[in-house]
Order: sequence, then C-alpha cells, then structure tokens
Amino acid sequence: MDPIPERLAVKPSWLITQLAMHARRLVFDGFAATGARGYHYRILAALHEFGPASQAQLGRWCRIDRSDVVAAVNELVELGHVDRTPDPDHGRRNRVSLTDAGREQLARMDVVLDRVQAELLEPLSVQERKTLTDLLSRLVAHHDPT
Amino acid sequence: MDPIPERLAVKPSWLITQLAMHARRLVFDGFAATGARGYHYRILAALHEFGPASQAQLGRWCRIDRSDVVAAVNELVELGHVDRTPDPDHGRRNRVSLTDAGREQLARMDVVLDRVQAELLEPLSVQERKTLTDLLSRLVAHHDPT
DNA sequence: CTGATATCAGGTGGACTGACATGA
DNA sequence: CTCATGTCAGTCAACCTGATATCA
Repeated sequence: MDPIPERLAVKPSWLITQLAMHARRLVFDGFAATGARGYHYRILAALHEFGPASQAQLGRWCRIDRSDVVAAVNELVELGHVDRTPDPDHGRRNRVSLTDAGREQLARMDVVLDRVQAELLEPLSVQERKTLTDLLSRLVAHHDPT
Repeated sequence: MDPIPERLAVKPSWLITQLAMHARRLVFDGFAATGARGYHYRILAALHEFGPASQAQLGRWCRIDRSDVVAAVNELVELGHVDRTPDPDHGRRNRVSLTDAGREQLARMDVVLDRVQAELLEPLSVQERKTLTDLLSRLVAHHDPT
C-alpha cells in the first residue's frame, strides 16, 4: 500500500477525480454485463421520465454532446431499445421514443446501478451517504452550465 | 436550464462523474496556463514529498500507469523540471529527482490548484468542505487498489 | 527460474470541436 | 438573414493492455 502524496490526498479535485475513476469502472463493468454503456442509460432514463424527444433535447437533458447522441441513438436503434422516426411537424428533427425492450433494458440497468451505488458507498453510514449525495448535488447544480 | 432525469440526479456515481468533469476542466485550464498537465503535478508533488525515486515507484505513489510515467517524465525532463539519471546501484532503474525549476513549477501549480479548489467548492461552507473532503477520502481509501 | 524495471505500440470510452447541410 | 437540428470526421487527456528487453 503505497502512500499518496499529501498535496494530492488533501485536494477535493484529486479525490473527486480518483473516486470518479473507481465509480466509472464499477458502472462500466456492471453495464457491460447488460451489453450497454453509460450513454445508453442516460438516454433511456431521460426518455422514460420525459417521454419522446428530439436528439438535441436528449443531449441537453443528459449532458451529452449532440454529436455523441447520434452514435448512441444509432446503437440503441440497432439494439431495438428505441425508435427513431422523423418528426411530422419538423422536417429536420427526429423523434426518439422508448420501446418495450428499451423499458426492460432500463429496468435491468437500474438493478445493476443500484448494486453499484451500494458498493461505491459501502464504507459510509446511511446518514453519511445522504450527506454526501446532498453536497455533491449542490456542487453539480452550481457548476452545471446549461 | 434543462432538468436532469431524476434517475441520474439521485445517484452518487453520476454526481461524482459529472463533478469530476467540471473539476478536470478547471484543473486542466489552470494548469494549461503554466504549460503543464495533471500527470506533471502528481509526479512533482511526489518527488517533493518523498524525494528522488524510480519511475515505477512514482507510478505507484501517483496512481499512474508505468507506461504513462515514461511519457510524463520525458516531458518533465524536456522542460527541465526533473533530472533522470541511471541508478548507480541498479543498472535498469532510473533515478528521477526534482530540479530547482521543478520546485518553482510545483509552487506555481500549487497556487493554481488552490484557486481551483476554492472555485470548485464555492457554494459550500467551510464546515461542509471539510465534511466532503473527509467522506471522499474515506471512499478513495476504501477503493484504492494498491 | 522469478520478479522488478523501463520502454514502446496500441487501444479504449467519454468528452469535445469544427464543419456542413438542412429546415423553421 | 439567423437559429436549431442532425450528421460526420477528428482530437483530446487519462487510463489501460500487451509485448519486449534488461537487470537483480
């Protein structure tokens, strides 16, 4: 167990980055078992909560660049988890909607993700988890550009 | 201001990932003004705290892959911030040590990084910052593989 | 032999940038 | 004209894998 230089260990920016790395690995490994990746979950979650939407709107909700939404939706269409149809009221816009298979996939990913949260926060008490989530929420909201 | 899907906003793994993104941008932009990047700071900090070391040891301290240490040390040598000399007691091992210019660069990066912490944690009180840092430290320590 | 070290080539997912065509 | 939208090509830092050579 090699020590971490004090200069790093004391800085929230370093701690957040390191923890994000572990979190991403846990999430990635979990999702890999369902044949999906992070962008898929974000898009499915947004569609489930807000209903059918254009790709640009999905990008704004999910904090995904519009060019990356293209690729992710391509994959989701390929998997049969969403439908992409032209918007009847707007020649350029697409209408992306959730399929039944997509809803089932979202449920599967939810199970995985809940297990990941538990693993990630394992050393913290229930109260501490709540405190951490609250603090992080405020920071994310503060820095959220949109 | 587009809303974030509740499924995401409630999950620590998502919050940490998003916050890490903002933190990384702040750090990156700050460091760019000093002509350096993240790996440089980690290595300089480790050398300052623990003294001269081999590249493998630096990688373990800084949580950087050995192969990436090579490139980072190359750049630091090029900038004159570290010296790389063969270890007299070990034909294969290098001895990386901090130069005076490296010490000055570390000081500059410290200033930048302190400003970044303040900006990152701006909405939190002093007590809340301490709480957050403590919780993050415990989580990082818990997941730290080495 | 094993084990540690240094190096190189390459690949990955996620985030981003710039360009471009099209339609409101 | 501007603005939003969809698409494509390509870049990026950080992280990781595998292979190779050298040395204790």
